[in-house]
Amino acid sequence: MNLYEETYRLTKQIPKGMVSTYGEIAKALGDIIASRAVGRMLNENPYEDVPCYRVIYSDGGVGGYAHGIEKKVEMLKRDGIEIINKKIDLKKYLFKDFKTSYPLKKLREEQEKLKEKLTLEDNFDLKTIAGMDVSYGKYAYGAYIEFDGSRIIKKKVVKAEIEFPYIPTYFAFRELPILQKLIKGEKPSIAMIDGNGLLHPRFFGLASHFGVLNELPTIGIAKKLLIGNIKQNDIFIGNKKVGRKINKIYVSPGNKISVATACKITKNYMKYTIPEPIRQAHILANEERRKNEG
DNA sequence: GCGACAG
DNA sequence: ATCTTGTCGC
Repeated sequence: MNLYEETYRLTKQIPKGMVSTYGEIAKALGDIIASRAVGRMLNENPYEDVPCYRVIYSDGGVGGYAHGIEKKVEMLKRDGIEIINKKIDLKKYLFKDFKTSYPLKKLREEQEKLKEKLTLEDNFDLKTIAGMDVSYGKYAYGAYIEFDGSRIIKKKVVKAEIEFPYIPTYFAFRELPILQKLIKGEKPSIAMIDGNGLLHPRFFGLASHFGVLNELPTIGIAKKLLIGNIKQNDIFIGNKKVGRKINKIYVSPGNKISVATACKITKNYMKYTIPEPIRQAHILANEERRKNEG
């Protein structure tokens, strides 16, 4: 699923003499939450026949343009769009009748389906623990570090094309292709992943998704709270306990592990603010990106 | 108007 | 995570 291409395909549907908004394209992708990502994807658009200048803010403001706002205004006027007090009348010019298959809706359904295979039962021997992370530049650089106790026994990096932007709650679809490359041929007892597990609006964040796909115990580690309420460091979504805040990080079970065990293991690796397997993977992924891209 | 939005 | 084309709800 290349969401960049989907977005460009949708944008090309906006006819001359009409405009659309970042939010309307996001809705055509399947979720308004992607509106900011739509802006980013259009900013990176490489195709000359994609009319990015026809996409404006939801309040009628013209918005930005990679080639300069003046250029955007000029091209809109050439299309016959009136701009009064720097605003465009969306009642008059809005196009939102996109032909679309709502790709993000399909991805949500994939999360809901796979979620049936998730378990929070502890059922593993703790021998080795892996940390995994991805760093982004022109390409994505993934890093895998495996610990036996406090000793590093394996390091590995991969490089891949970026095919999906960061969209809150769809993070897995950006990062999974790289993590899948990394885990190939590896068998850690458990993997620590940068991102959430159960701590997710559909109770199926990256750590859970990755865990279920590989039938592996996983722990999700996030540096910011995506959703939920904190009471005495326990994290709740509604009245479901989905994780726990430990110092400055948010820990949630991915797969094949309980909240309590996920916390216990995480605490054992808290040398700095981020648990050591994640921290080491993060460093290695960044090093690899800098080495390749300067 | 300002903050929130896993990375 | 980088680098800066959003939207909504408080």
